[in-house]
Amino acid sequence: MDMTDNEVDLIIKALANPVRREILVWLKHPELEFPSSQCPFEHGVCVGLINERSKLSQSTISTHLATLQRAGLLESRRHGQWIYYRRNETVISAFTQHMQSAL
Amino acid sequence: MDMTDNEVDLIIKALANPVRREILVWLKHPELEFPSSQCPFEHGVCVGLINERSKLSQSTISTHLATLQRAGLLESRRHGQWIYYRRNETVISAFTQHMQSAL
DNA sequence: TTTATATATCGAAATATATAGATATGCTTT
DNA sequence: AAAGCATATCTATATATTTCGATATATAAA
Repeated sequence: MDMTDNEVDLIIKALANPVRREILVWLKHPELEFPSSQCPFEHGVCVGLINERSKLSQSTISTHLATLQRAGLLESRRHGQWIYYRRNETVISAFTQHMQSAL
Repeated sequence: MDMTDNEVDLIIKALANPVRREILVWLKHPELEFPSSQCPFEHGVCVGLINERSKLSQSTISTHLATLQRAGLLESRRHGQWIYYRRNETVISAFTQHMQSAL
């Protein structure tokens, strides 16, 4: 799978922020990173949990999640009242492979 | 070779700019990218050539090169009047491998 | 249908980044 | 020593990003 310059640009800019990188890493192993939660993680992690862990405001985290999603690194699903975010592993590994060969 | 959070942060921020990414790619194959030049490329490409190709001001390019160098992605050597920049392949591939495993 | 909860969006302030022109520094040539 | 060329640094301005509080929206519960 190859990527356009614009897709690469969005992804790198999304990654150029330590909070967003941290979120991506947390979502790699939700069971370990959010042990307090009762929710199953099939569909990802809801915003509230990520927000709690971050110590930033709700609106700030929501903005960061939107940035990661626009870049394609995360995807979201509403389930009732909650919106669950999870990594898009296809895009993530397409990106790391692109960097390997194109950089 | 593993990298600290701070090193990763400097590198990703350096890459989060299309001009700097372009410079890095140009320096991958100097003979092809700077065919007009008489200079040998063992030690890299001098600032003037990169500047010409970029269509940005000399000071802007110098700043971008300094950013890439601080991140460790480029290294420089003065040779007489000129300063030659070249890729630091060790750091570049340490970074892409880090991304592969840590992201 | 009101109230509560979860998340997104808006508007503003603070901070960071990109760019350029002017000037400084370091070689080289005369 | 002076003049010229290559590059870096300084200063200012324009633009982008980060963050927050306030408000809007969507679902759920009473």
